Amino acid sequence: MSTSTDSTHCFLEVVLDTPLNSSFDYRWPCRPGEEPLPGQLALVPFAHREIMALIVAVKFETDIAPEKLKDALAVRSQLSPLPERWIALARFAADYYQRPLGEVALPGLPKNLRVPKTVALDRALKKLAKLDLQQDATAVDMPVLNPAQQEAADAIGGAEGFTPLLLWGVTGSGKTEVYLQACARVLARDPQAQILIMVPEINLTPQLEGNIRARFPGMMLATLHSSLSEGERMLHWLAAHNGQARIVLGTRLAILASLPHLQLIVIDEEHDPSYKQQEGLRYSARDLAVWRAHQLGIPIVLGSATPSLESWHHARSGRYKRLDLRERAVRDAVLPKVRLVDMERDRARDGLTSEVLAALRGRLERGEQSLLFLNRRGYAPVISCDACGWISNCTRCTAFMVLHKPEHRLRCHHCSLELRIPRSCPTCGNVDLQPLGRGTQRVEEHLHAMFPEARILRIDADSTRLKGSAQAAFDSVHRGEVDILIGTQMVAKGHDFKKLTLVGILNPDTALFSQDYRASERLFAQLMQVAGRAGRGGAPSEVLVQTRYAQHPLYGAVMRHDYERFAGQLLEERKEAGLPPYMYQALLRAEAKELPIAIEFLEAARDCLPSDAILINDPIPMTMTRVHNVDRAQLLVESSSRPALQAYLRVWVEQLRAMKSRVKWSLEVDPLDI
DNA sequence: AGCACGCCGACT
DNA sequence: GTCGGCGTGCTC
Repeated sequence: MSTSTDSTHCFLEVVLDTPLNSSFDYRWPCRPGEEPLPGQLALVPFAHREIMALIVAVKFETDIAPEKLKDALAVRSQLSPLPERWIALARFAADYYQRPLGEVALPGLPKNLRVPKTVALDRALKKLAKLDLQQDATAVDMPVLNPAQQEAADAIGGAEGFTPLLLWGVTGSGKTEVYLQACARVLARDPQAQILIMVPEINLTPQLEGNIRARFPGMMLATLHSSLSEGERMLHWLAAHNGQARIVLGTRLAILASLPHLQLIVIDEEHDPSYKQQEGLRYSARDLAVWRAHQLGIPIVLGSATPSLESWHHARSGRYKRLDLRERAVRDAVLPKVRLVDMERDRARDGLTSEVLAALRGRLERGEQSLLFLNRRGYAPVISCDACGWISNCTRCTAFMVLHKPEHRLRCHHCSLELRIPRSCPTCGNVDLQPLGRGTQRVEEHLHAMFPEARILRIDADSTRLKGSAQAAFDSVHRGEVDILIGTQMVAKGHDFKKLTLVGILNPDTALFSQDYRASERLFAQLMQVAGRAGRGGAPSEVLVQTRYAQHPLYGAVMRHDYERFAGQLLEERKEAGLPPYMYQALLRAEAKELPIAIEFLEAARDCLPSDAILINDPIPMTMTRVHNVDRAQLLVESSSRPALQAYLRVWVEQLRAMKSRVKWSLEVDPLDI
C-alpha cells in the first residue's frame, strides 16, 4: 500500500525525541520546488501533544495508511538546515550507543528551538544579524614558545586531513599556549574556519575564555555549557550553527553543536571523567570528537599531563601521534617536590600529621599559601553509637548519611535525604554519638583550632552551592586573602595559584584498594593535577602525601612524576586481566523495587542471545545496590572486538525491547565504572 | 517517554 | 456521590 501525493503535498520523514526506534511520516502542503529540506525542524502533532521533529528525508510517497497520516504544523524555515554531516554524527552516536536517532539529535538542540513558539528563535536570529560586524580573527600578543611548544604548535597547525594528536605535557608546561597558537594558524589560513575547544568543566576554567578573547579581539567566541541561560544557549548555539562563531568553547555537550566549518578540535584534559555523560545517553564526548574529526578529515588534539590509558594505548600503537612537552613553560618554575609522609611513623591527629602541620606553620610564617586536598565533603562520613554499634545508614540507599555539622544535618549524598542530627541513638538511646572519619568541614574546624590567626577557606560542593560563590572563593584565593585552602577535587582543576607553595594530600589511600579497576588511574591523574597547583609562581614548592602505604608503586610514580612508566605498568595489568583498552564492554543495568526482580530480568537477558564471540557474565547487584528505594543490578558483556560487540548489541537490544518487561533497564556502551 | 483512558478506595 | 491512585496502550 502506498500513498502518493498530488503536486501540492510532500511527505516529511522525521525523528522525534521518544524511545520508539523508528521514524514517522507527516504530510506537508507545499508548492512544487518549495519542499522543506532534510535537516530542518518541523513542529508535528504526536499522540496527544505537539513536539519538535527533525526532518531526515523529504519524499513524495509513503507506506503509511492515509487515515493515519497527519499534517505537520510548521516548518522552521528561518533556520538553515542542520548539515548532513551533523545528522551523520547524531546517527553514528545513536547506533553506537544503541539509542533511537531522535533521542540523540533533538536533546542536542537548544530547548527554545523545540517549543511551539518561535519568538526566542526570531529574537536570537535578529540579534546575531546585527552583531555581524567585524570578523577579524587575527591574533595579537603571541608569546614566544619554547622549542617543544613550537614543535607541537607547528604539528597541529600544519596537520592536514584526519590527524589525532596526543599532546602530553605536565601541568604548567604551557599546553594552552600551544592550543592558542595552533588555533591562530588555522583561523588565519581559512577566513571561515571554526574551532571547537572542549574543557571538562567550564566554571573551573574561566581563565581560558579570557585568554582566547584577549588573543583574538575581533573574533566571535561562543561558549556552550550547562550553566548558560536558555537565551544565551540559543544565541551561542546559533552563532556556531551559522558560522559566525569562529571558536566554540564548551563542555562535553558542545560535541553535538552544529559547526559547519569545523577545522580543528581541541580536547583539554582529555583524560577527565566528566567527558563521559553519566545519565540519559551515556556518550563519551572525547570518543565522539575523534569520530567527528575522522568524519571531517581534520586534526584533533587530545591534551593531558596524564592521558587516559585508551589514548596512551593509541599513541603507543601509532594510531595517535604523540607531542611531548616535558618542561614547565614558566621560566625557573620547576616541578614541585613530592614527599610521602608515612602515617605508620607519623601518626595523624585529627587527620593531620605533625609533618604536614609543621609545613603549614612554615608557610604561614613566610606568608605563602597552602592547599589541603581531601576528597570527602561534610564533617564526617558517618556517625555511630559506641554502645550498640548503630551507624547512620540512609533508609533509602545502601550508603551512609554524612554528618554536616554547620547545618546540623545528616545528609545522604545519593538521594538528598536530610535529617536533623539525632540527639540520641535511635536504637538504644545512648546520647554519646560519635563522628567517624573526616571530611573537609572537620579538617577546617581542626585547622581553626590549630592556627587561630590563619585565614582558612573551604571550597567544596557544600560551600559553593550558591551561584557565583565558587568564583568568588577562587578570586579571594588569587588576591592572597587566604592562607590555607581546604577543598575536594573542585580545587584540583584549572586554577593557577601564584603564591601557593604547599599542597597536602590528606587521605588518598582509599582509592588504592578500590573494586573499581580505574581507581588507581584516576588517583594518579588527580594527584598529578593537584600537585600541579603548586610551584606555578616560580617559588620552590612541595607536595606532601599522607599515606599508610608508602611503598605502593603508585606513590613512587607520583614522586618521580613518572606517568610514562606508571601507564606502561597499568596497561600491562589491563592486558593480563582482559580489561579495557584491550577489551570492549557494555553494561546492562536493571532497576526494580526488589532486587530479585532486577536479577531475574538480567538472567533472561543473559540467556536470550548466546554467542561465541561475546563473553556474557552473570548478573550481579550493583555495589551500591539501593538508591532512593530502588534496587539495581547489572550484567556485563565483553568482547575483544569492537565490531563484534556492536553487532551483538544491535540484535540484543532489539530482543530486550521485544521482551516488553516492566523492569526499567538501560544499556551503557564503554562504561567507566563497573 | 508522555499522555489519555479506565476502573477501584477514602474524602469534602 | 467524586477526586485520584497508577495499570495499559498508543503515538505517522
